[in-house]
Amino acid sequence: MTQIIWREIEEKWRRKWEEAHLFEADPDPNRKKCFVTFPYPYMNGPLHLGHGFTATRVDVYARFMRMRGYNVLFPWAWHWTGEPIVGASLRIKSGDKELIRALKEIDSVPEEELEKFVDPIYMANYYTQESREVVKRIGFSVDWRREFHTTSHEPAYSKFIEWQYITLRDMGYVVKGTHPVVWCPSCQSPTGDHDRLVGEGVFPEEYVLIKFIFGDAFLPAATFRPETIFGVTNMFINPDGDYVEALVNGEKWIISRSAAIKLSEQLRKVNVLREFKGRELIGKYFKEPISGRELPILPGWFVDPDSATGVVYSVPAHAPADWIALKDLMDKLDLLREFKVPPEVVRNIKPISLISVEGFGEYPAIEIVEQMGIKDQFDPKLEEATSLVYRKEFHTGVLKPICGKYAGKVVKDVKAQIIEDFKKMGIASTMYDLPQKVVCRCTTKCIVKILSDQWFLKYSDPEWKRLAHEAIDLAKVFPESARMYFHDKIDWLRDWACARKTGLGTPLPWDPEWIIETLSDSTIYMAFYTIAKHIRQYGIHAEQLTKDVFDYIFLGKGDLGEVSRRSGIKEHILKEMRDEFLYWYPVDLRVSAKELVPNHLSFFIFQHVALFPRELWPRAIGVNGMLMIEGQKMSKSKGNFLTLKEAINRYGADVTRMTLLLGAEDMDDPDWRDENARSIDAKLRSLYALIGQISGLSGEDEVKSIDRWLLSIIQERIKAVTEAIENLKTRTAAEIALYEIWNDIRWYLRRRGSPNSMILKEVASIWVRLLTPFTPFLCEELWSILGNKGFISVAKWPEYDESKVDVRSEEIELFIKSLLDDTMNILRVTRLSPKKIYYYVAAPWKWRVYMRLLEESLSRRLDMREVMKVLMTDAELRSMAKILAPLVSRLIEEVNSLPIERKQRLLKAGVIDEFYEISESKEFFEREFNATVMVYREDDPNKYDPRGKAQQSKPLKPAIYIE
RNA sequence: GCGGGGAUAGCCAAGCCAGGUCAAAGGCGCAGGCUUCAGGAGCCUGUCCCGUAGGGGUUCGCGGGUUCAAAUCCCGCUCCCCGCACCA
Repeated sequence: MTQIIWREIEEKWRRKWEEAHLFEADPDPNRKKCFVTFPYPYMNGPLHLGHGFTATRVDVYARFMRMRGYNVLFPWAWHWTGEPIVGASLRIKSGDKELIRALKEIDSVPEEELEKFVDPIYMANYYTQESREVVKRIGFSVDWRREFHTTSHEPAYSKFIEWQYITLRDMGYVVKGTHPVVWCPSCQSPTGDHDRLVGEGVFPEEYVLIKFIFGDAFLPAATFRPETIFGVTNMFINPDGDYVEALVNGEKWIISRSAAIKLSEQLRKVNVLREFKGRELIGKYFKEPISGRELPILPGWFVDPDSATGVVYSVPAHAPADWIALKDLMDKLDLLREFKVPPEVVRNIKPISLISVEGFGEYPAIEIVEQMGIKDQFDPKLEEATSLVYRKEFHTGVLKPICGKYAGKVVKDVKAQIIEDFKKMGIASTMYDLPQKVVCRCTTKCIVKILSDQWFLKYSDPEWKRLAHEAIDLAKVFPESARMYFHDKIDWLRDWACARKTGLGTPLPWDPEWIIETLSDSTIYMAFYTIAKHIRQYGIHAEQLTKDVFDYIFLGKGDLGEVSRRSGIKEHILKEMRDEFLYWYPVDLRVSAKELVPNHLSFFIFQHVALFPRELWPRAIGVNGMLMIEGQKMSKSKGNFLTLKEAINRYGADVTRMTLLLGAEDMDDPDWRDENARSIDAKLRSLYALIGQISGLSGEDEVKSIDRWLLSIIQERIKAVTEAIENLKTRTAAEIALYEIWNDIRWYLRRRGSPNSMILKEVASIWVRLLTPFTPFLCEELWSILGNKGFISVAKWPEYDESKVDVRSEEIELFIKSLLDDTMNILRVTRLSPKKIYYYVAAPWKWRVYMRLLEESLSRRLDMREVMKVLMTDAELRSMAKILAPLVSRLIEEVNSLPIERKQRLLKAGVIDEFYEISESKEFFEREFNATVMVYREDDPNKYDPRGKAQQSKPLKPAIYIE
């Protein structure tokens, strides 16, 4: 039964909205527009609660703005571009059990559908259909006439993307270049983090190769510390490693066999002349290229031929590993004999110190090895020692005189210069390699490949960055703290490889073997929404959407007649499209999760500033946290994946929306808890019952202070909810609209006994409208229960009415409430069951003092002496100076600690006739305490006051006596 | 490593930018009472410690400081989360 009610209500109103075409928005010059967007979801799976959270925030804003009279457009589309859909499809074809199980169990894909997923387009289509239904069910106020999906399977969209990229290339923002990637030699494609069995988060690092001279060949030794060349003492080669002599771009290099393969993937022409074991080199001498010193090659099994060139030079003064290796060799005479290396060659090697660094002496490497007690080459602490010395020397190390022109410089300041110089001198080169092992999902070990002929979006361009920064400065950013994040990411972005060889998408128009990559084809598509309607409505063919046409529509370029003639699209249609684009653009709000800031949202900014004039740049960006499920990050593998569909099935749309919204705002991560959803379900049911009761009320039309209080307080709520949504503080807004107002009404009903039905209905009408953006289906139902015609979705948003704000009534209510609390507190502490409760309200002169103090305290901090001086000017008060002093002293303390706003409110409320107010509320107090309540004035000579309590009374704090 | 966000009572979570109404909103949970034929419903009360008169004490990651006054401002420290590129 519980489920049925929500579903019935939701389906009913959804149908009515659709029949009325309520959310279809067309340009209307008489109304201000508001264009909100949600990043189209990727269709390799169903929508989940995370999508639901972000999109609900968009919908709340859309619904709010619509009720405020804006012409609101909230369109929707689907993202198909990229690898994963194709990848999943292939895995299904190959019978990937785990994936198939996940699709069946989590996505609830029926068996007969699953079979057809071997076609990626079928799969994308399936999820699109599914998701569209879910988007409708959750009540997003979408104009579906503008729906589309991406890729070449939506030719009109493809034409749009082609236009975008041709335009960007003409502007010089798309350029050709090279780029190192982690590469699987077997799959012949880049291996992204998600495609790896081993080595997540590992990316290519650039090594410097120092070309040591070895006869007519070079021994290119790999290092991150080229400056240490000044301290080289020898070289290490793995005697058992496979090495080659190869022509590398015409030079003879001696490197490991795998290095030869790697280099051939890094834009070098590699021709292997012969292969041999490393031991062949041991005991021979090479020449260091700067000063020509002759140095020995020694055996080192720690040298990994699979790492970089497999050639390592030794700097024992500064590299702990080198020092350890040398020390090892010194003791191993047999070994040296085997390689025919005279022991004195090793013994005579003296570390050469080239960096002075605070905290260490001549030979940091030797010191740290001793300090950390590192025993041999295989000690795991060796790595830590290496990185410690490296960091310390890099940041604070100063090069010694031995380093020639670099002497006296801090390492980190000259490193780049050294590399550049060495390259110029022809003694250094570079290569990429992976610092750790990476294995592709296909089980092949990955290498680094330099892709050539890559197309890049030139996000490194300083002028482009400057404009992007400017766009962020001009936009509203919710929350404000995300603004810095954007600036930071804009600075950090480098050129972006914007085309791929595989996956779905739109081919690069001038180089169609490349497909425009997924993040790059989704940056300005909001513009496409504005014309997607016309393309469908007028049956415009993709071929008609030429560059001229888009130039005209989006940039206002070209001659209308000419463009029309050439494209075959009628002039009035082109004009209409141009006008519609200009009407809706710019985007007024785009919202996404914070994980998209460094990529999608920044790209969105970059591309807008490149293509559109300032007045069409995005107006506001909202960023939110990532959804957690029961305190855990949502993931299919953890089994805590909740689809939006499943949530709606379980709780209904309104409960789902409200639960999501109450979860979090700003950049905090909302946490979906089943317990919360259930409690909100109960809350909304009881709201339904309460509004039903209110709608049936009649009679009682006297307007009391408590009625004015309710009307007043609801104004504050209107204001707070309105401001919160304006700033996308959706949690705050929902919290006030649901709970705070509820509490207000509860207090009102409790206080009022028999409510004023007119006023309560008025407030209910406001309340339901304030809730509409959050729980639209239920509110439509309540709206009609309250006797309204038409949709609440387009009803007028309640407006803050200052004339109804009644500070005095609010202060009176605070007074009553605190009297209630005080009395209750006494009863609790004394454990009395009261028969009679006596209140004694403060005498008029006390009030006079109080008001005077409040006034005085507006401008300064009160001080006893001054205050008394002021008060003594009052004749009546002067006569009672003795009793005055202790009261004033207490009041000063009280008043001084009041914030200025409160003081102003109290002054505005003025003297409150406490006797009257308590008498008015006598019934209420008697009901609450189940006792007789008597109220006296402090100065009433006939009062009943057996304990002499009356004199304790202070303004707003009557004395209390209970018996 | 670089960058961003955090740490508040049993839990979740406001407040901090603009210092005082803060023992600290709201929700959940828990306890007691009321209402109800019943109820994963509603209403009331309590939920840091002490208290037979509305009061007092000790709290807002840790340690200092500024101030008449600090959860809020300043300095230092510890810990946690998130992102880091060819991937949507």
